[in-house]
This record gives sequence, C-alpha cells and structure tokens, in this order.
Amino acid sequence: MNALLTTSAEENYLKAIFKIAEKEPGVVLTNALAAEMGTSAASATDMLKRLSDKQLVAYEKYRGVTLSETGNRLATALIRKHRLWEVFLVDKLGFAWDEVHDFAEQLEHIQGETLTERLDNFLGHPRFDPHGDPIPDAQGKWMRRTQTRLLTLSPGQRGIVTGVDDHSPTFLQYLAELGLSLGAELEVLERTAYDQSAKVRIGERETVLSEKVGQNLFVRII
Amino acid sequence: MNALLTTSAEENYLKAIFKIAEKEPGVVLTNALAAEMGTSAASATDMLKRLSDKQLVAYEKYRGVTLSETGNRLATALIRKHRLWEVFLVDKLGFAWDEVHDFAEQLEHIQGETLTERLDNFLGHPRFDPHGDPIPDAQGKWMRRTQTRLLTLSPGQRGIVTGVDDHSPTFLQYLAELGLSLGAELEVLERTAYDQSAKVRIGERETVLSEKVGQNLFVRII
DNA sequence: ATTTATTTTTAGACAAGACTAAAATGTTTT
DNA sequence: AAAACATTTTAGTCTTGTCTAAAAATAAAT
Repeated sequence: MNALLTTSAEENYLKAIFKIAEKEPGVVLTNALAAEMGTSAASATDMLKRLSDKQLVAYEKYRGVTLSETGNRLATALIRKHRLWEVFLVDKLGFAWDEVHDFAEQLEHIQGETLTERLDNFLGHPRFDPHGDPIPDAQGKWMRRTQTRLLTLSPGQRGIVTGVDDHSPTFLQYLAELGLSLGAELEVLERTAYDQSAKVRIGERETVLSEKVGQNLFVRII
Repeated sequence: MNALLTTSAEENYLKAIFKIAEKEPGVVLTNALAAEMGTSAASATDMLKRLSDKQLVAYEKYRGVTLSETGNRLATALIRKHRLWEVFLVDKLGFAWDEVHDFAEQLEHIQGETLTERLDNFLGHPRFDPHGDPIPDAQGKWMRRTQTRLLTLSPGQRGIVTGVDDHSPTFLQYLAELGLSLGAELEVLERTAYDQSAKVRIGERETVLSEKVGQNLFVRII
C-alpha cells in the first residue's frame, strides 16, 4: 500500500535504467543513462541522487546504478501501462503500430492502479503489445516471447511474425507495406551467403529482405 | 496549424478562467482565479503574466483577465478532451460517474489532436458526458443542455434526469443510491413550501429530496 | 477627502529538472 | 608511475511553478 510519489521525469529515468539493464545486465553507467535519456551526464547525476534519496535505485558515485526492488516494481508497472495503452490505441482506436509510441509515452504516466486494471480487463488481458513485446501482469510477472530472429531460418522453413527488435516508425511502416504485421506467415526461399539477405514469400508475394531486417524481426518457426 | 506549446499548469489555469467566466460572465479577478485553483493570489498573478506573454489571455494588472480567442479555443479543447475521456471511463471501463473526475483531469492533458478525434469516433461522437455536461465538437461548438432544475417542477410533473450542477462524489453517489442516474425518470408528488423539499417517485420508490438536491439536479420535463 | 479595508502585485525564496563549464575521479597507455 | 584520455561529479545558472511577507493600488467608509 505504498503511495510512492514519483514525477514523470523520475519515471522516465527508471524506465531508461530498466531498459539498459535489460540489454546489458549489470550496473548502468551515468553516460549510458544520459545517452538513453537524450540529456547531459550532469543532469543524469542530479536525477540519480534524487532517485537514490527516494530509495528507488542503488547508486554509488562513479560506479553506476541499479534499480532497487521498489524501482524495479515501478519500472515494470510503467512498461505494463505503456504496452496496455498501445494495445488500446491499436485495437480500439485503430492506430497503426508505428503511430502509438508517443501517445503511450504520455499515457503511461497517468496515475491510478484501478485505471490500469480496468483497462487490462477491457482489453481482455492481452499478453503482448502490438509490437509483440510482452506485457507484465499486475504482479509484475513476465511472459517469455519467441526470440528467434528471421535471420536464423534456413530455406524451406516457415515462420510467424511474433515481434520486432527495432521499434522505429520507418521500420514498422516498411514491414506493414510488406504485409508483415504481427501474426503474418512467411517462408524463407533462399539465403544469400554473401550478405545474409533472404528471399522470402509472404502470402503470394516474394521479396528480398536484408540482413538488417532479418536481424530485427522475431518469428516463431512452424 | 498552430503547435501552441502549453504546460499542464497553464492549461489548468485556462480551464479555471473559462469555468469562472462561464458562471459569471465578464472579467475574471485574480483572487477568484486563485481560489478556483486552490493557490495564492501571488501565484495566480505570476501565471497570468506568463499566459499574457503567450497571448492566451488579455490581462491588465489590477483589472482582471479574459481569455483570448486562442485561449478560449484551447480551454474548449481541454474540456472536450476531459469529457470524452469521462465517457470512455464510464461507458467502456465501467467506472461509476463519481469515480472518473481525477483520471479525466490527468487524461485531458495528453497531447495530440488525432488521439482526441479517434477517441471521439470510437465513442460514437457523444454529445454529453456521464454527468450530462455537453461535449463541444472538434470545432468548439457547444450543444445546449436542458437547464431546468428539479426545484421548478410542480406536483404532478414528471422529468428525466439530464445532468447535475454539483459534481462532488458525495452528491453523485447519493443520486446513484436513489437510482437517479442520467436518463432516470421521476415524478414530483408533493412539495413542501416551508423548505422547498419535494416528495418524488423514482420507479417504485418514493423519497423526499431536499432543496439542495432540487437545486443541483437538471431534468427535462416530459 | 482622508482613513480603512480589500485586492493585487512585487520581492525574495524554494524545489524540480535542465544546461554549460570546470574540477575530480577512474582507466589506459607508455 | 606519470601522462593522457574518458567518465563522472560539482558548481553555478536558468525556467517553471509554487510559497510568504511586504508594498502598492483600488474600493469603501467615515
């Protein structure tokens, strides 16, 4: 029953620390945090002191920072809210998956436990957001997603799109144009050893996808 | 196509000015604004200077303030967003009408024209919010609501609840307990001259409503 | 038309969150 | 182990939005 007063700025820092630690487990360095936040190292240091005072992180000067138990819970709740709102924006309001990030970035800061839970209920307790990213449940438990990259499929193998590792609108729009939305099926026809590009079949269409695409597209092999 | 950068604090002041001017047309005085905002006159003065710099209000020191064309448009858009979100919270998420104000107060500050319009569309372009207050359209046009107070009905007259003039949770909860939600039908049976209280029939039940209730309940006579 | 009372503004401080420039610490290199 | 480089922190300043206390302007009253 902890109220836990946090500002949007603090929450964004917590999320950033979480995100960096997710990719690169261990201590998060001030510069990495500043880069992720698009701010200066000085500002990051300032904020780390504040977060440390509030017991949301364990911070040692010059050594870096990790989330505390509470900080982790808060960051997880934030991601939960962000992704639930993304589902709402796409499934209910009809936005495309490349349009929702900025709105969700604002909506995730709306305070009130009951709102999140009612939203979750309204949406039918989705386990993944429109980009295939898992949505932690109210207790903060995560569901594992298929992390097989298209890159690893051999000719003849077929897969279903389960997510992306690059959330930039340009990539998402490109995928949409190719018919590669979440749940789409594709088959690898050929692979070029030279540049790791792959000829694939998406429905009736055949296209060549670069290594970069193969790297950033998650599939479940079928 | 004006971006019009405004902070939540600025928006709340604009709304407060709008609200006061709605009840008491004319110039809004600093003290009234400070009272509405629950802040000091000094803070209100500070903010009025800022809003004046941004051309959102016409402000003359010691004389008071009025909204500019732009300020008015902004305040209206804010009220539109607030009330649309209230409809969402009640109709879609299943909140009671006395629970939604604080959430809507946060949600109204979410930036992005397209979000509001998609939400409006999703909700089926509602013209009134869960309290019966009119929702201005995208152009800022208002719909007039029946402003007949229950107080004015004579014995024998029947009415349909169309709104409330007191939005406090206690009043709204009381009404809900009585079965007096929006659209509910009632009939005035007797009226006591002494205290303006009224015996009314709501469905099968008969109750006595005080003058205060009669004053704060809007009905359409049928 | 002064005095009195009310309203409003200024002055000076503070907290959050950001910045730049400079100092301090840590890490690598020679 | 000192020099060179990279990283991080401190110091000082800025803006937004708030506060209290004091000064100034307006309105009311004698």
